[in-house]
Amino acid sequence: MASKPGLRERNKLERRHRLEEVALELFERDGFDKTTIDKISEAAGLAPRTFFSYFPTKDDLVLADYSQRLDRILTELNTRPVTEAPWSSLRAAFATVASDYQAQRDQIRRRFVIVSQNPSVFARSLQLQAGWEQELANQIAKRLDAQDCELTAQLLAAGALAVMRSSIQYWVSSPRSKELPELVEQGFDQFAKGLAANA
Amino acid sequence: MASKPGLRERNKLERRHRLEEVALELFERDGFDKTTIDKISEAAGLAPRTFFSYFPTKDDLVLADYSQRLDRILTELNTRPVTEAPWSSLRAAFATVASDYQAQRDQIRRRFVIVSQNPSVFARSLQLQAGWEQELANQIAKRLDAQDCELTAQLLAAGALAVMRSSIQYWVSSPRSKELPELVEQGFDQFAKGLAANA
DNA sequence: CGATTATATACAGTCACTGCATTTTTGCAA
DNA sequence: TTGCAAAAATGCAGTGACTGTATATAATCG
Repeated sequence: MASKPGLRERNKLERRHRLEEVALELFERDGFDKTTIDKISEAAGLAPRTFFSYFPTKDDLVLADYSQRLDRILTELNTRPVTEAPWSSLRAAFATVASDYQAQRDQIRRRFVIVSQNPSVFARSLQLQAGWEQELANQIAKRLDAQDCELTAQLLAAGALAVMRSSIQYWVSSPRSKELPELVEQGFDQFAKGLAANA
Repeated sequence: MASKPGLRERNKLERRHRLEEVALELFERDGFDKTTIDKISEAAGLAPRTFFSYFPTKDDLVLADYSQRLDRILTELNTRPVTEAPWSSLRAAFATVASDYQAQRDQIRRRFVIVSQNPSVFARSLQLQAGWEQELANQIAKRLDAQDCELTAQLLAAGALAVMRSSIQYWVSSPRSKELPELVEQGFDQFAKGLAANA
């Protein structure tokens, strides 16, 4: 019956999701620090040792789908014509991700609360973002292909991520915020026009 | 003989510095991970438990003087007239810090190598920077005082830090880089003119 | 010098995470 | 269906960062 993806693989995915769900509930109920790996594994019906073949660290339970975002951005970036201005390409790429976030608002918010309340998880999320920045910068550098573009590419990537990060934070924590795509768009506009133009 | 600052305080400072120096040497010689707190404390002539009354974590040994930078930036920011455009104030504030860095180039580079080679230290440095961003954003928000300035302030702070971070990285890792203040100035200019203007 | 207080230290413990050896489960073929 | 090899789960024994607490030492002050 098991169609293409064998039983093995399906089991793996199912357990991974179970770990994630169970962990999030425990984190919310008892707090991140008071929830040990032992408790999580037990609640998920697995041996403690097994946890680490699913997630490298406890932090990564909260940031599980983080890496997908980068892939999405990079993919989207590659669909843009090479002739387009880099900042416009970035804007377009981030717009799609912003829509993704907006669509999963509750799920995102849930994780965001845990991330922002827990220093080590927060630090890890920044670290992941730094990795994105690097990959983004590399992609952009290819498009610029002039000399001296290395630092410029880095600045563009850092700027884009700064917009995204600030917007998300505002979006999640301000009860009556605009929708995320709009915030991101505005942010990109402000950076496009130039930060000198601010009030 | 002990002038104003009592013997107690002087001892504390001296031990703190000794821990820092000794640790950096061990990190460079044996690697960060292979250098345990026990080894560091022993090399500094202290009991292992004592280490933690000087530094909260092992990571912080490398990032000891990080927090001073923020104070410097904030102080400098406060000397700027309130009427000045926020981005100009930021540029001025960061310019002075860039000079500080340039003056301590070797020391900075030494630490930077360790930071960039060690994920947990790197993550911690980003976490500290996020704290700065928040404080910077608060300061700027006070100056903007209009409604809806919250997100704008955050964007400005994030932008400034992005310039600083990218510039430092480039400055440290590119052998024939311009001097840091010049890089930072250029970065601020690019953001001021607008990122849409890039090649 | 004695009393007070800050600081250093010793001891015992928790918990994330790792390496390794062993057992169980799954996929596949005879 | 059964037997076999690969993959995955588990158990065990560690390491090392970090914490709470109780005690010893050293600095400050009268």
